[in-house]
Amino acid sequence: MGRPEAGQPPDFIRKIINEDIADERFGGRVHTRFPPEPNGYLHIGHAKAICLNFGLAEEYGGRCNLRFDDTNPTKETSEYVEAIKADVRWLGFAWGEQELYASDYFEQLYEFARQLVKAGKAYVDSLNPAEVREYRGPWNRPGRESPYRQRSVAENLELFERMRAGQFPDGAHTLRAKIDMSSANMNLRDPTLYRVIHAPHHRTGEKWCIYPTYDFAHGQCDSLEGITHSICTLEFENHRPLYDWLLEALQIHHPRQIEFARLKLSYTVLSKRKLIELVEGGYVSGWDDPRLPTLAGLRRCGYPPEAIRAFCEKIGVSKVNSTVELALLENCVREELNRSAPRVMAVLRPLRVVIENYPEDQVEELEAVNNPEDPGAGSRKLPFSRVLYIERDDFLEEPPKKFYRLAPGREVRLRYAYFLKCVGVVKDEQTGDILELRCTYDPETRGGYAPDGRKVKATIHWVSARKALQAEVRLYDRLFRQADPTDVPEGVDWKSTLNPNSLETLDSCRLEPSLAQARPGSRYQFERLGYFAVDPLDSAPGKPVFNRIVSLRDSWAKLKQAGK
RNA sequence: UGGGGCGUGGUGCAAAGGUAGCACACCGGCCUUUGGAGCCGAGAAUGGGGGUUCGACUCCUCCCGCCCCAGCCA
Repeated sequence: MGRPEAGQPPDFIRKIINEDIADERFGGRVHTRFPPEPNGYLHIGHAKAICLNFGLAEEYGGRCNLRFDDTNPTKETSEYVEAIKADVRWLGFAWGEQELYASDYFEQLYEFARQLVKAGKAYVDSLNPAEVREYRGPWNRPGRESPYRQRSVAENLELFERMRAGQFPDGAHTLRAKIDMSSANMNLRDPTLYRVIHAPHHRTGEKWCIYPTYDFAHGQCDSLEGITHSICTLEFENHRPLYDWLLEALQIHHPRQIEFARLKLSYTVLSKRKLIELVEGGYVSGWDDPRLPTLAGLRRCGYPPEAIRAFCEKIGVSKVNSTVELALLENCVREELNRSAPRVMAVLRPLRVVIENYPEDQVEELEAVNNPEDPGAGSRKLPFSRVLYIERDDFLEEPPKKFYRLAPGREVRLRYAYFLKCVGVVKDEQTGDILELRCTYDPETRGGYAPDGRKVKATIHWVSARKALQAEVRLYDRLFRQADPTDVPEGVDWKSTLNPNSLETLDSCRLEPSLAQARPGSRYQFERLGYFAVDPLDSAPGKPVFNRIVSLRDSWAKLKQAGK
């Protein structure tokens, strides 16, 4: 029980559930929910919660509801609802026949509130927000009771009804639970249950002008849906006594709340506020900017959902506030794509190569393996001709000791093609820039094998100039320069840690011709470079634009770095 | 300052009185028609002090540090 197939030890949540099942606490049932507020886009931190809740339901043969927490009409829109649904679906989860909304329960919630009033456990307060704060008091001193706290049940009932009827302006009255103004837990100092908000709601329209607070709605919605395990983040631990109190006062089904630490990821930000700041401030192109940790951004960039799910499995779940290294996410992506992505040849920064001893008009087709990790992926033909493009980085006029790619007089292998030797360098007389390489090839090495057993230190990628597809490729890098973008001196804007080089657009890349047919969203490994995906928005038929998802591990780059 | 929560290698997660383990990262080696992948290996941790015990990450106690709470946000 508790992901036996994962071969992982159960985390603290699964241990609790295992105990509950053993104790028949909920008749052996497991019913979770993912309760987003439709006021923003989902990010990879939400993915952790989604994978947890839906994953639990799958493992234990239970169910997981998708319920939108839409209790604040001033912030929520159906546009966000649709975006969230798309993200959850993309991750690979289904929530059954219908999606649920807290607003579905407004009438029931109102009735619950009336019950509390009748029981003398809630009252209509008429203090303004500043006064409420004043009466609530500080942590280390008890608060004071509102002068309206002793209103009669009849008066409370009438006032509450009139609040609903729209007879009061915003903020004039609230409904508060009557608990304990001297509690050490601030959440029990008569928390607000209802407030007046004259604003249209994305689903209920003009029907209501009073709305339940999250604290009043959330627990009761879970109860109404028969949720057994209400999994939420650490900051709600302080609220649990309030939720317990409400459920107890109402005498209704009492789910078990379990709190876990939300995800933090290095080199990025996951707070809704900061994400909005980046989007609205124009620091990125939108919610789906491939540099953003939003699910929309990751999807657009080309991240496979399987990799995100694997990541969520690997990070585990606990109550410790912690930051996961971006490298782990990248590792999950590489692991998934190494298995599944077809390999292709692409030259990002082309350097022209002329093979002097290769016949002018000859074109050959050479066999290339599609994925060495997957024999079933088959192979394809690559056109080869006299003029080629290779990567500029693969040639150095004066190679340092550990560099074993192409250099004057040196021989390397062109992947799946021939051995190639550099016999000359053509430069711009003015600038000294290298314009092209003059080379010779060995016809005996077709396919890349030397019959004489001669060895070569490097194999490099290439694209036939004549048949190449020219394309734009976007190189994305981490959005911030430091692991914790918010770690800035007092008074310094955290956005000053943005990485100015997080996007590099290359527009004269040369790709093997088969890529003209690449479908939007499809993922490839550009051999020796990294994993890339066809941008779903900016690509046109026959004219793909590629986004770099993640680079390949690059031990040469590491060496170079270390040498400096 | 009151309440709640949390401290295990660089990072994340295990070990519920019995040899502190796994993954990522890092370092070294092997292999290689991707300087990829794969394989092998090394280094590296229980916040601190007392106590209980044959034995403590685990139990007790004191201390230290970090996070959350004074919205009519969620």
